Amino acid sequence: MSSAPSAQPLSLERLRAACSTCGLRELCLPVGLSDGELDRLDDLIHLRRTVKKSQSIYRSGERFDALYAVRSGFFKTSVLLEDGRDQVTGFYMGGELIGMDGIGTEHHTCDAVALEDSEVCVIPFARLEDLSREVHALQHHFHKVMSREIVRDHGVMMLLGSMRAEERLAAFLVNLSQRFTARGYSPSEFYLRMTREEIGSYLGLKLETVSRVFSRFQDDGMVSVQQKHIRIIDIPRLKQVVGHPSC
Amino acid sequence: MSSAPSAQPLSLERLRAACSTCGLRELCLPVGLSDGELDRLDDLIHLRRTVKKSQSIYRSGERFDALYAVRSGFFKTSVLLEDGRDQVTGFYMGGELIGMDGIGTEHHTCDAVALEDSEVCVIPFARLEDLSREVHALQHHFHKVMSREIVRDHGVMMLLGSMRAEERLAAFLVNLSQRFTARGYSPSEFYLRMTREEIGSYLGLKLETVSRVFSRFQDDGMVSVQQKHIRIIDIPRLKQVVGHPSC
DNA sequence: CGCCAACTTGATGGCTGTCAAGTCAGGTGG
DNA sequence: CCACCTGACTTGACAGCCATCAAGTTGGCG
Repeated sequence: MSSAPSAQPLSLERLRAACSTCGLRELCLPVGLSDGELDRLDDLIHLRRTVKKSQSIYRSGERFDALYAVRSGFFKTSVLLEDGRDQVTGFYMGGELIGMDGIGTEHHTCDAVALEDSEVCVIPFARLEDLSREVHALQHHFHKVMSREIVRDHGVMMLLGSMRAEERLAAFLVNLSQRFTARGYSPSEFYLRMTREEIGSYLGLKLETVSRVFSRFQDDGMVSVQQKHIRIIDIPRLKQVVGHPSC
Repeated sequence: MSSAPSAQPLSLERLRAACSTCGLRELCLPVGLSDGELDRLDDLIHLRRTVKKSQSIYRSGERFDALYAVRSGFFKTSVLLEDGRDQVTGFYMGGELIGMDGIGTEHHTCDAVALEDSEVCVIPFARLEDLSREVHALQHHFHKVMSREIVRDHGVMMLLGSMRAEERLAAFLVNLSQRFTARGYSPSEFYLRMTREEIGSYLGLKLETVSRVFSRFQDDGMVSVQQKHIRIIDIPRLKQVVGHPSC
């Protein structure tokens, strides 16, 4: 099951995945590495995998042995409760790392699903640990990435635990805007890759509520919403909404 | 501010903090280390710090340079929003690690406050990274600890995002029970170290709601509640509540 | 013994969930 | 090319869970 000889299973492609030539390297794992160190990371990450829309990289319960860096596309991760309810725990775009949930138990604890046709770089975890014992900068940066994931989760907990619907959606949009900006896209105009239901699941709201709040934001002239096409008209005001209980 | 010469500031005591003789070592950082490796960890963790009730180990914004292992006592971590609202992001007991939020930015992003008189072992992070480049088992276990923190946060997100008040409190009690059990205490009888307000903040509920749900559980004969003294009478039923939307 | 924080309990209201109907956009097949 | 179909979204009406406000109770501590 793990050591396929030559025939490749679906959606697994032997593409050279060189970090050294990747446009996302300043956002991804190679941050802070010298050229020589980068070459060593290239030796490790030599596999790319394409994931079609609605396919998964991994499912909850599967054995963990690699992390995945988003090279292109968009992903969600979600956990399932036995009664069918599920909770989206994160959205991931280019340069972000998926799969760290699996390290602790050596099995994945959530599903990672592509929201559009995407590509990920496969990072065999055992080899990453090997290399990061030799390359200090890699070790340190990897720790930072994991730590930031924890801090990000705390932000979501704050959002879920003590914000109202409008604040949640405003915080969500501001966050997306910042992440698109860091990737060279427009801070104010983008397409949502996820459905209202997925946004709602992430924010602890029902899809109808998400839709209603979008409409309210539009009526207030803060954003323009046309299905999945979002244009943020007044970012400062949106940021202001986040810190203000109601009015 | 960081390099106090000989005079010790309050609540900082030069106590030998040997992992090798610590009763919590099977739950804490030394898991999986050989005797020789344990000695090397002892060299690193040679400082213990007492923290009185309601004092903090660190506050949000302070520079990060160490992790803290709970040796005795009980802690909460919480993040603050500018408007004063705060969110408890976690409770920590013996053998658990606090402070990983600070690695990413080299500054702490939350407050870590003692809920009773407590003691922590100070783990200088730079030296932990040094040692874990040499001791594979330490490196791997540390990664597992961080990963589990992420998984734990996902659990809380699930709880906050898609559970009702009764389910949240039931999940909270079951979780506490399991952690007490792992430490050799009774699974069914314990004292809560936190107030109703802190429980509520963690669970995304108001303190009145927490109190009401406790009363309901008591009326149903599932737990016996006397202020902070909790006795769980029917653990299976409590677990059942977690997966069931209402009835 | 008295004070105060923490907790409990009741009454009321509002935010968001639920149910339902309708609209929109994109894709398929005739 | 256009009708049709389906999934995603929007909007309305109503209800329920939990927040809010308020008053009392308990227990610990000086």
